[in-house]
Amino acid sequence: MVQFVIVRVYMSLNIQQHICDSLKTAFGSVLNIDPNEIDPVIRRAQNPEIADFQANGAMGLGKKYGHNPIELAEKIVSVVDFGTFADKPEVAGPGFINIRINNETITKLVEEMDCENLGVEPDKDTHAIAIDLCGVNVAKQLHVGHLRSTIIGDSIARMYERVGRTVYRENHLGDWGLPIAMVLEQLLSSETNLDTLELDDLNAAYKNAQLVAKDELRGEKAAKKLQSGPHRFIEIEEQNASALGAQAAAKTVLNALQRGDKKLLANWQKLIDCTMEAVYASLDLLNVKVGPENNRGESFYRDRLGGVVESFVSSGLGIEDDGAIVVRFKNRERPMLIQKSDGGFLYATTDLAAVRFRTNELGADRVIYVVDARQRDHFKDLFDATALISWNQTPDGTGAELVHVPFGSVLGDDNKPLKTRSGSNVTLDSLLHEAVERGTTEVIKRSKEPNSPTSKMCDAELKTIGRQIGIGAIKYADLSNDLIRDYVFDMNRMVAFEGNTGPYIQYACARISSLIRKGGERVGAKLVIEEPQERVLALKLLQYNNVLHDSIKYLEPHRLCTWLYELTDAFSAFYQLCPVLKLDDELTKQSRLRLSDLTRRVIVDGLDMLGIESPEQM
RNA sequence: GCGCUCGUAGCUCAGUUGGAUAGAGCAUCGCUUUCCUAAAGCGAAGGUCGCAGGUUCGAAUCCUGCCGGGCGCGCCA
Repeated sequence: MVQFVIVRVYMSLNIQQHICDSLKTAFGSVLNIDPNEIDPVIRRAQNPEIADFQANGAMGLGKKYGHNPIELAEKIVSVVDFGTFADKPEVAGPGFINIRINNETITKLVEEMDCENLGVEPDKDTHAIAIDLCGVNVAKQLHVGHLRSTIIGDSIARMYERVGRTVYRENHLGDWGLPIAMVLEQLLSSETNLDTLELDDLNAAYKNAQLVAKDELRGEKAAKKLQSGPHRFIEIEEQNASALGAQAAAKTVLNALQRGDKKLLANWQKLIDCTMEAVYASLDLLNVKVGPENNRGESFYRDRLGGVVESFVSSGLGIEDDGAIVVRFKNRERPMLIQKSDGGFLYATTDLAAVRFRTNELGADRVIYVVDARQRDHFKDLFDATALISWNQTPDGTGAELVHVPFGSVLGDDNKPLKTRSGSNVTLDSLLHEAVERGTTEVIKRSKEPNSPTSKMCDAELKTIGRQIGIGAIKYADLSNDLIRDYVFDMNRMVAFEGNTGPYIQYACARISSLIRKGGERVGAKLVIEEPQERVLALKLLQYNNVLHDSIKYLEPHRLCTWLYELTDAFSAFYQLCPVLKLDDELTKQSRLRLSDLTRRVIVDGLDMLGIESPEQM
C-alpha cells in the first residue's frame, strides 16, 4: 500500500518539474526569499555532451538581488538537493548551472512511462473545447483552402482529446443566406432536376451566382467612386439590369426560405445533401474525424441573429450608422457591421451567435478558429465584440478564451496561390488523389525488392498502404511548418523517404514493427540504459508529455512534428550502433526490444494526433 | 494612405517564448563501408539571422525606424 502511494507520487513528477522545484528551494534559501517567486529558468541543454538540462536563472536573479552570478550559481550548486534524480551539477560560463540526470533515474522514469497512456498527463481543465474548422460552403467543392483548416483543426482536436478534453469539431457550413438563395433560384428557374443534381452543376451555379453578385457590387462602387450624376448611374444600372433582376429574384427566394416555406426548404436540403456527399468522401479519404455530426452551419443560427443584434442594441453597444447597425471599438476606426441597412444579417452576426452558443451552450472555455490568416481583422473584431458584451464565459462563470489560429496559403511552384494550369482553384479531391497515386507508386516500387516485407502483398494491400503514405505525406508537410507561413506545395519533397517528412517517420516506425516481429515483444523486461545512444533515446522519449502539452498550449502541431522527427533520428542512431537481435546477452536484448517497442508506440500515438496512419509494413 | 504579417545556409525549414560556438534535411564536395537490421555511415564547406539604431550581463528572439515580399481595410463570406 505504501509502495503504491510512493509510485503514484513519483509518476506525477516529470524530470523538468522536479529539477525546477529543487532549484526553487535552493535559490529561496540562499537568497532568503519565497521559493514560489523564483523562476530558475530550466531549459533542455542544447549540447548533450555538456548536460541534459541547464538552469539559467542565476544570472538574472544575481543581478536582481545584487549577487555575482557565478558565485550565486556556485552557492546554489552546493546546497541544491535533487534527491536521487541527479548528481551535483556544475557551473559554467557566466552562471549556467549544468545538470545531468543519472542513468538509474532515466531508467526508472522510462519504465514508468512504458504504460498505456505513455506518460501523457491528462489536462486538469475539464471544460469542453470548440474548434471551428473546415468551413465548407454549400454548392462549392472543397479546394486547397479547406485542406489546411481541416487537417490543422483535426490535429488540434486530436491532441486535446488525447489529454482527455471533450472536443466539439464545429463545421460552420456556409449553408444560408443570399449566396445559397441565388444558387437555388438559378437552379429552380432553369428547371434543373434537383434529385439528379451533380456537384458540378451546383458549382457552376455557384460561380455564376458569385459573378452576378460581384457585378452588382462593382457597379454600385463604381457609381459612388465617380460621384456620378444621375444619368451615369442609370447607365450602370442598365448594364447590371439583369444582375439586379437576378438579385431581386434571389432575395424573394431567401425571404421564402426564411419564412420556412416547406417546399423550398426541401429543395434547399437537396443542395446540401448533394454538396455534403462529396465533402464527406473527401474528408474520409483525408482521414479526419469530421462527419455529419459536426455540421452546425449558418442555418443553425438563423433564428438567433435577431436576438444577437437586439442584445447589442439594448446594451448600447450596437448603434445605428447610415441605416446599418455597427459595433464600434475604442482603439480603432473600423467598426463591425452586424446588420445591414436593409435589415439583413452578416457573417459577423452569425459568428457572434456561434460564439454565444459555443461558450454558453457547449460550455467551451477555449473556442478555436482555424481559419485563413486573411480573416485576422474579422476575428479581432469578433473577439473584441464578444468581450464587450461578456459572452466570453461558460455558464459556470469560467472565462472563455477565443483564439484565432491563422494559417498561411498553399502556393504553387510559381510562389503564387496554388492554381491549376487553367487558373482555376485546385480541388481538394484532385490533390488527394495525386497524393494517393504518388504514395502508391512509392510502395509498389519498394515491393519489387525481394527482401521487402511488402513483396508478397496483393494490390489491394499495397493500395491501402499507398494511400496511408500519400495522405500522410501531405498532412505532415502541412503540419510540420509554422502555421502562419505560406508554403510551396511540392509533392516530390513531401513523399520523400528522407528528411523531415511523414513517410520517413512512417518508414522508421514500420521498421521498428519489423524488428519487434522478429525479436518479440518484451513487456515488463528490465530496462538497462547504458550506451550513449540508449541514453539519448530515453531522454528524448521522456520529453513526450511536455512536448504534447506545449503543442496544445501554443496550438502548434509543428512542435509535435519536429519532436517526432528528432525521436525518429534518436532511434536511428540507437539502432545503428546498438545491436539487438544478434545479442547473446539476453538481458540487454530484452531491454533494447522494450525500448524499441516503446518508441514505436510513441511514434504511432504521435502520428495519430497528426491524423497520420502508421502502416506496419510499407 | 492605415493596419496586420513574413524575411535565418544555394533550396525547404527548425530555433524550447531573452541564454553558451544559430541547428536540421535536401543539394554540393571529400573519406569510409557489405553489416543483427527494410534506411548506408562519418566528415567538410556553406550565415552581416533583411538593414540601422536601442534595451540587457547576454538579442535571430523584445522596442523604434527604414527596406523588401504577402495580405486586409462598412453593409460579400
